[in-house]
Amino acid sequence: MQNVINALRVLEEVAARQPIGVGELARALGLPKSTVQRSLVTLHEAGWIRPGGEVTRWQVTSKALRLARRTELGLRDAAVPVMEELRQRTGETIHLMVPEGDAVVLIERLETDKPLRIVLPLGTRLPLHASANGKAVLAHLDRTLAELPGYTDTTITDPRLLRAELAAVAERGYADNRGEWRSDIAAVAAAILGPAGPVASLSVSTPASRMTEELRAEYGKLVRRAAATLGETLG
Amino acid sequence: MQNVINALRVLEEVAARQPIGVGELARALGLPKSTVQRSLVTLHEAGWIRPGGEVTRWQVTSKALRLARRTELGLRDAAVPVMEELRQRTGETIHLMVPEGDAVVLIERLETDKPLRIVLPLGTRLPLHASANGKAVLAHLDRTLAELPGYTDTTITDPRLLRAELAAVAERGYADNRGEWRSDIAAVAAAILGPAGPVASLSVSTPASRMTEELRAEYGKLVRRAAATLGETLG
DNA sequence: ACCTCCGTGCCATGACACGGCACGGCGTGC
DNA sequence: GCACGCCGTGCCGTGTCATGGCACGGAGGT
Repeated sequence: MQNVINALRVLEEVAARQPIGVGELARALGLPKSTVQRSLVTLHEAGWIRPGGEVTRWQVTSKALRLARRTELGLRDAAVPVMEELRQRTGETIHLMVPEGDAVVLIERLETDKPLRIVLPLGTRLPLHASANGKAVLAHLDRTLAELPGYTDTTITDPRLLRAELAAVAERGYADNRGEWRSDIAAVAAAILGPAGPVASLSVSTPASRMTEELRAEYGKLVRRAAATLGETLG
Repeated sequence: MQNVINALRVLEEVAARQPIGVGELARALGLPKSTVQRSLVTLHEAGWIRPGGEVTRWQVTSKALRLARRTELGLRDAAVPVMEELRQRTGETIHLMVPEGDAVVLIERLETDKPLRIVLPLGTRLPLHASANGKAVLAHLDRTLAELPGYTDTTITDPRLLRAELAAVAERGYADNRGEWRSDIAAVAAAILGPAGPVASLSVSTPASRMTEELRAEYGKLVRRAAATLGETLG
């Protein structure tokens, strides 16, 4: 179904560069203008894009947002109050992430008030083995570990060492990150467990310069309790 | 491009009922199993859905979320801090909505702590003529008013009366809603103006029972200032 | 007046979507 | 044990419709 692939590529390109017209899209995608034009008309009929600004420019509608929101099945709604309490107690940025394939995806965040802060776009994907959220999730999965790319000099790239780390995470109830993805970012995270394993995870992220060992332990306990509360709420 | 339409319908149905299999989808959509099967494989290739839970069940990925987020061009990121301050000052639920066609769409919200609260799902569409956010936006547009369906006994259904109301809104700098969409919901809202007109709006929503005339005026001033701040931030 | 780039529409060709059907696997009822 | 129903999957002949090159009219720019 090549045309579906094309249409979806067009949709993504519109989202990335809106408002945009037929010609520029065709050039960016390397497709004939006619093909792009037909895709645009079809996407419009289906309600995914709309003319915007000038008549011949296109933008995506809120259809994608509604669809994305339906997929979370109330996870976000249940999580936000817990996240707010966690931010109040820590004063730091709180992230809610869900596992997807070989990564964790940022679904929601509450930022710290402090001027120096971590800001990741929603939808950001982080590696399982080099993020606090990823390790919190991994500790509750039984997955073969291979291909562990390094990002900084503290990234754990040896599967045996990672196994040991994950055992410690499971024991402790929360995972931490010591600059393993970006050297100046530290975090602690705990998995939210459903009946069939981890469904998401919560984390407290700070600049490495603010994360002392005492804070790490304190935030660890807080995030562990918050994740447990949320797990019970979800049933 | 019937197959694109079909594939997008399949995608929406998967989002609505995930995790779900081929047969049930085909029945729900009234399409042949083969057609649905092909659409699923294609959507999977394109990275929009993934097998989930059982091997033959499907879920949507975070692709839709990333796409939806890119469409807001940082509006949400700029708005959330302003919304937080607004909630702190009012103690009530704050909504961020954007105009789309003949409706306003809920993009982001911060809820009140109070037990009695308004909860609308993200992506909710409200009518332009019967919501505070809609009227705030309409007051800055020059649109022909027709077809004004009534929702409650306070809904303004007469175009002439609505014209007068919108003039008052433009004068005052904020719009209000006196149970015009749901009789037990009240709100005040102000438009966020870009170079080419309203791009979004902010509102404070409360149960009708809490919204006195004094509060309405106070919240109106606050939301008007917050919207102006945000408009300047966005340039 | 000329040129370029825009968005749009037409059309012959042939690729491929359609959908009926069959198959193997699994759980259930008899 | 056997028959049945439903599951997901894969095959294939038919004919629909996506393809993409091309032409047209309009808007700017030079």
